[in-house]
Parts: sequence; C-alpha cells; structure tokens
Amino acid sequence: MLIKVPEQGTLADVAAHRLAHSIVTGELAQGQKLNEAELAERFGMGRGPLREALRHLEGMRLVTRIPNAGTRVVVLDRKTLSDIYGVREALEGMACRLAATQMSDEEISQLSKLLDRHEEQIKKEGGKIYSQSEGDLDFHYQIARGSRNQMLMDMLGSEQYQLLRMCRYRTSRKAARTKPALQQHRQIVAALEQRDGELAELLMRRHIQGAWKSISEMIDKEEESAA
Amino acid sequence: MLIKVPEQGTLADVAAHRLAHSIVTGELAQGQKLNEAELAERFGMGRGPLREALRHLEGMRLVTRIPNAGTRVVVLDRKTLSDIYGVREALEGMACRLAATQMSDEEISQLSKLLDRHEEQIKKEGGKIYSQSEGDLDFHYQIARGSRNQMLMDMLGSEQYQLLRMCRYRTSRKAARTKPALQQHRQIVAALEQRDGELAELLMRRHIQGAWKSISEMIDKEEESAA
DNA sequence: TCACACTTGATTGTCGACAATCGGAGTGGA
DNA sequence: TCCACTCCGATTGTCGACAATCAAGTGTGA
Repeated sequence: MLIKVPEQGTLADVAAHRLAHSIVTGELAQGQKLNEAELAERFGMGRGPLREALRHLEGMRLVTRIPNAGTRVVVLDRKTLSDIYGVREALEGMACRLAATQMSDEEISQLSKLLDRHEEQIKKEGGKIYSQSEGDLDFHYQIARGSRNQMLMDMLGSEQYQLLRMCRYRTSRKAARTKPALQQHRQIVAALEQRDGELAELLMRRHIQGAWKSISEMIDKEEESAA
Repeated sequence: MLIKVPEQGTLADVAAHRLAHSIVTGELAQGQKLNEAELAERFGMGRGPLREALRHLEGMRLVTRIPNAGTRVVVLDRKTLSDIYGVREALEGMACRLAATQMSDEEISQLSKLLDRHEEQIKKEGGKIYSQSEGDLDFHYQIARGSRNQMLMDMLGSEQYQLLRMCRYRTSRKAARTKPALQQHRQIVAALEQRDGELAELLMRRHIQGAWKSISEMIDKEEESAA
C-alpha cells in the first residue's frame, strides 16, 4: 500500500494524509472548496494543524490556495494531465535507465515476482482494477527506488505526485489496458535483467505514452458524452 | 529577479519567502536548527504563521522536519547535489526539447537579447558572479516557461527547486565557468532558432553535465582542503 | 428598474496561552 | 569509572478566541 496511514505523528500529518486520500479517491470533488472549520471539526482537531496540513497539500499541488479566499481541491483538466504525463515520461524514463545499472539482481528478481502476483490477481478478479492500479504504482515506485536517486524517488514516490494516483482513480474505471500494461512491464523487467538502460528507458517512455494515449481517449469520450 | 518579495499576502507567505532567501543565500547555515519562537519574534509574528511557512519549506525540501524534534536546514551533501543535477538534466532537457517547438520567434529573440545583456555584464564586472547566477537562472527559467508545461515550470521555477539556487550560491564563489556557460547558452538559443528540439535537448544536457562536473570538482577541492 | 453604497454574515488570518514531548544535566548505585 | 535513572528546562504541538478580510444580500436614491 502506498497510502501511508500514520495514525501517529502530529495531527497535521494525519490530516494531510487523510485529506490527500480523500482527494485522490475523489471523495472530495475537484474544485470543491475546503472549509477549515468544518474539516477541523470532522477530524476532531483545531484549525492550526489543519492549516498546516493544507499548506502541505498545497506543496503537493493537490489543492490551490488563494489568500483570504480559501483553498480548493485542484482541478485536473486535460492540459494539466498532459503536462503531468509529459514530466512523468521524462522522470520515469530516467529512473529506468538508472535502475538498469543500479538495481541488484535480487531486486530485479523481486520485481519480476511482483509482476507474477500482479498477473495472478488479474486472472482471478478481472475487473478489480483498483488493486491493479495500486500494484502498478508499486511497480513504478520500485523502479524509482532502484534508481538510487533520492530526489527522483521523492518526486515519483509517496510524497510528491499524488496527482498521479489522482488521475488513476479518475480514469481507472474502465481501464481495459491492464493486459498490455502488464506485458510492457514484463518487457521492462527483461531489459533491466539485461542491464540495458537505454532499452529500459525507451520501453518505459513508450509505456507511459501508451497510458497517456489511453487516458486521453477516455477523456475525449467523457467530454463527448457530457456534451 | 527570481526572488519574489511579496510583502503582501499572508504572514506565512512572507515568512516562507524570507526564510527561503536566508537559506538559499547561506545566511542560515546548512543543518542549522530553526527555533520557532526565535524566528517568530525576529519576523515579528506569531508561531502559527511561522509553522505554516516551515511546512511550506518542507515541501520545497529546503528544510527537514522531525516530529517533536524541530526542523533543520537541509544539508546538501555530494550525493544530494548529484541527484539534483541528474533530475535537472532530465527536466531541463525536456524543457528545451519542448521549447524548440513551443516558443515564439519573439520569445527566442528575447532570450538572445538576455544573453547579450548577460555578456555585457560579464565584460563589465568580470568577478560579479552573483548577477551571473541570477541571470543564468533567468535563462533556464525562460526556457522552462517556453516549454508551455506548467508542471515543468513549477518544478524548475520559483516554487520548487530553490535547492538549485542554493547550490549556486554555495558554489558560485569561484565559478570560472561563466564564459563557456555563456557560449553553451548561445548554442542552445541557436538550436531553438533552428527549431531543432533534439539538438537543443542534447546541448542543454551537456551544459548541465558540465556544470555538475565543475561543481563536483569544486567540492573535491573543498574536501581536500578541509581534510 | 438599475446602479451603488452599506451592512452583515461567514470565513480566513493571527495571536497568546496551555499541554505534551524530548534532550540533557545531575545524581545515585554497582 | 561507568551506567542507568530521574528530574527539569526548553521546545514543539495544540487549542480557543479575537481581528481582518471578503462576499453576498439589502436598502436607497436617481
């Protein structure tokens, strides 16, 4: 699970995680205004920690804040999503290239086993995309870890870039892309096993481009049906 | 100037900017503990806004925070700097590639003029690296803007990645690299004028690799003299 | 009827004080 | 002499209340 639920730590941290979760899962709608007093009461805390949490989320780009006018959940329009996937392609491509030389054989083997479990899960419960999405993010995160670049890990990992998970949730309803995605993951692992960084980067970039293409089409359909 | 000084807005915003400036310029030493009450008094505000500011800086990775143990200025060791420059190479390379197709002729022309002013400045006051560093960051930021990718702009621009400015300050003392850097900037602009994204990316990546190499050697010397 | 200023309500921004927690100095015993 | 325990000061975490600001609704005059 990438969703950390540290019921320990400061209240601000707890609030940040709970809010992040609510936003990512869509429980809090995009563009929705966040009332400090109301949220503070719901979480059973004062407004101080909550405001700190909102600052944190602002840094994560999960909310936008306007002085004296409150904070709102970010809205992911097409352009924003496109920008995100563009950056992601560059960063994850880089992560893959580095991982090809930095990961241990053991780690790559673990990665392969992760895909095995993943495949089994798909066979068992075809529709359960939810867990797929989680597992997929795990896959990507493991590669980010394999890059040994802390900055990259932060950006692609838990802290930053919850936005990614947000798009996933938003678009994981009818993601029929699980099988080709798994296939691509396998290819990437194969490239890692061969220690071929260039190939691994290429494959990862294609993989993400494919994901964006798929999501982009889904948005088109939504807009059509909405119009 | 990239240093925004919004003496308007909330106190927390003001504090965040002042603190960021102090950290980037080294006024607050790396690893230094930040006492909330003391800072609050120095800035003439309560601890509430200051804590919000610290949360903000934490998101920028300018400080690290440990619950119940306070926040400290981040320490830029060699590995961290290396990681930053790695990520920067990927992101700015991408920005360059996009800018080659997205920037208007007018913008590219402006960029060229920026380099003219830059060159003049170098001739006039050879040693004044400070302004060079600012101008250089302006150059890079303009290209990030040219990519038309908001996420990229945020990451490379003012908000995120003040860390970069921090390394600059830390290493801009004896940066004899201004001339070759300017030359490389010119080459990049030339590539943009030719709308050659691939070349622009290649040149930018080399440019950043060169910068890292220079800084890396500088660190080596420092460590030698320290040892 | 429309425009404009005012009032009012709600929400955000800020402060001071209290509670919880941690690190370290000091002391006692093995 | 060294280790462990205790206590205390300092610092962080939290809350409630007050002030400032903005938005909407209302009334008045042209």
